[in-house]
Amino acid sequence: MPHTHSRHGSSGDDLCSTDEVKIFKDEGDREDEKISSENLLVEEKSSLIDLTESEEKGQKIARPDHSPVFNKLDTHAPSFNMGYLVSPYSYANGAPSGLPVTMANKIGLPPFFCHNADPLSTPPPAHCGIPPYQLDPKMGLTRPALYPFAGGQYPYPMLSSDMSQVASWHTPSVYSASSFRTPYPSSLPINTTLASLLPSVHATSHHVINAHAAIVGVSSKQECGVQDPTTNNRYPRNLETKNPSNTQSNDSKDTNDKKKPHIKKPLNAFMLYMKEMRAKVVAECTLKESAAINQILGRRWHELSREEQSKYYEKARQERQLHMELYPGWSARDNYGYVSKKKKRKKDRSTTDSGGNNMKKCRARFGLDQQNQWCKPCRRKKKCIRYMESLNDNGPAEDGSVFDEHGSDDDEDDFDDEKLEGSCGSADETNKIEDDDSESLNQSMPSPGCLSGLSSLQSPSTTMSPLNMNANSTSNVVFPATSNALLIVSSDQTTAQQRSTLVSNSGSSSGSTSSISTTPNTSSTVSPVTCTTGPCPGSSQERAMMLGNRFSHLGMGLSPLVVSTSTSKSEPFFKPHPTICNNPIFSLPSIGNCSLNNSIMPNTSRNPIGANPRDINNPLSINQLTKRREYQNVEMIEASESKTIVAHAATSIIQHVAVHGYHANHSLLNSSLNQHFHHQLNNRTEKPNRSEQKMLSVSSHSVNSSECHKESDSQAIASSKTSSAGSSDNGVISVS
DNA sequence: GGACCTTTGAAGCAC
DNA sequence: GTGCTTCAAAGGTCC
Repeated sequence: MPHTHSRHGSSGDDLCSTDEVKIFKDEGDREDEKISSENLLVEEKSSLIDLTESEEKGQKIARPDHSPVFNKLDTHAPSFNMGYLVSPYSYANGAPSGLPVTMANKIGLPPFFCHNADPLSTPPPAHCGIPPYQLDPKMGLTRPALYPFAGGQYPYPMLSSDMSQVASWHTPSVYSASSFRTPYPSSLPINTTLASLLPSVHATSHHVINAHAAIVGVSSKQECGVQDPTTNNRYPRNLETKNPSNTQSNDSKDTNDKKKPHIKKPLNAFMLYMKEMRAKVVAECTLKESAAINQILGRRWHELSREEQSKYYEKARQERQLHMELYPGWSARDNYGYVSKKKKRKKDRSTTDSGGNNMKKCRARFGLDQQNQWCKPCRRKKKCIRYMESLNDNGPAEDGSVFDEHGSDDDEDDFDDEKLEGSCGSADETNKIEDDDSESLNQSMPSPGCLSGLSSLQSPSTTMSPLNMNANSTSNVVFPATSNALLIVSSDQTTAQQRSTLVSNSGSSSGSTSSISTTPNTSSTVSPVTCTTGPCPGSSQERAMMLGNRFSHLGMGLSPLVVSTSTSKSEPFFKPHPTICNNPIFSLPSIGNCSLNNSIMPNTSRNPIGANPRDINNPLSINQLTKRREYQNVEMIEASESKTIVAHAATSIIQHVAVHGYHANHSLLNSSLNQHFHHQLNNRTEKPNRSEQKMLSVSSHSVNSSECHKESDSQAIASSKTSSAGSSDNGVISVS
């Protein structure tokens, strides 16, 4: 309605937008405009034929073709509207053999039901009386009753051709027509006509009006509890009784006054996708926790091709269109504050926000010396604040420029949170793990009351993070800013062959790291769904991750597992250095082929799988964990920066250059550093200067695997020190 | 019992 | 125009 039309003006821009979402949406908007105009015409004409329709429908209703759907599916029907309205039953035999695959797609069946020649892709004929959506193993049977508006309350509009299609696929999926049977008094021309037009897939003897799931009682959840298993309607009986014969206007108004139906928002593309895919993911991952599943789905969503997504955008567009048609006066604003939880949420969030602000305010107001006057959240995060303060002083800007520099654009908006997250287990804690960890544990365990965002941060997970972060930062030498850093670890600790592979991968392009991580900055890429590319390679990975490999995301372990599954099934892409495997510091359960002794992971046992969404070990926290990991790596690099290591790194590079010569376009020195390195290395080859070595801290860190080598792997250090070209390889590769 | 978690997208609102 | 907020689904978890 208004908003929709108002959006039309921006369609042009949307088309130019790089956001494919908008593109899809825009296309839909234009069609919506067309549909709207068509509907107006149809509505006018419908009034002229209502009586005839109502009479005819009584005779024809038994016909199973439910034309609008199938008519619409019949290739082209430009004049469909009128022709349909006059003669809604276009099928000659009136008995479509079954729902086309496209229909199956549209009715919300999971992909494995819809694609290709799967027998299930062809739902039973409508006359069987089995709603196609029942095919859905999970959602189908539980699918709520759709848009159960009372008979005259939200009459189906005269559907245009497009809308007919919408209704056709919508009916089974969202606008269930299973149980709401309205007599449609002749006094309601539109309704009667609509009733005949409605794709009563169930081919009951009565007209079936689609009850839109968007309408919920005052309490949707309560209504949901009344779901009728026989009809798949979430709001079956009560509304059904509401629909009786004289449904009309007077009742609707009274009903609205007495009990305002809650008209839910139409599902967007992603929601539709989730509805379809949830069951599949649940089956694959044996997960039931929606939050975790949603994470997977969210990543899969991004992995979908443009075309695949466009399907859902189109569906969503149609959803909105139909919703708009059904509830012309409805606005998303109407649902604001629905369930009264708005107030609480708002309160919580205001608390959260105030807490977040207070963290700054407290620090600003009371200063670090008077933390006892800080509010609770601030006290909890005092280290974070402290660290961030020092961090800001040291370089990594609050704006996340460090990450941006490496192309981390997706999570820029999260960086603020990440800062806090990462800082919770950050560098300064490295040197006082026990103290801080325990403290953090004590403080963060009672996450309730915490900000939603911070709650997870402060969840037990965070308490673990120091240790894990130690492992991360020290072991993987992952430079956080870029996924290439993942290669650093590998390059440093793999065989020459593997190293070459890594080099080639890293040298190919920045995107080459996608083999390990689809996107550089989003930890999510590393996470389970990363390997979903392909038939469903990720399922096992996801499952594995969900079932206990979560630690792999906490640091070095993240890429190895993913890589091993995604790139090479036979041989892991990443082989951790024995030092890492044997070093208790690296307290990850498994790294590639390296099976770490779980005994050195004191915290792993305390995290039942998927038990608590707030638990860091829970896959729900993958993003945050990985983000934190990345950030923590930065912190660790900053914090553990040692001149000795730096010097060694610089020496390694210099030696490499000295031995192999320096090439301006050396693949190991990418463009961003070329110029700088060129200048620096020229100077260093002549006279290495340690004072400048800090500039190479990044690579040096990689070379030395940070504190791991420094503190517990003297052998590695020795080898790297003694090695000339070899060590330089390590270092230089890490640079790339 | 209800809020939270988690995801993306749409819509509304404030500035 | 931009940024923030709310809500949509889902079900386990927590208070």
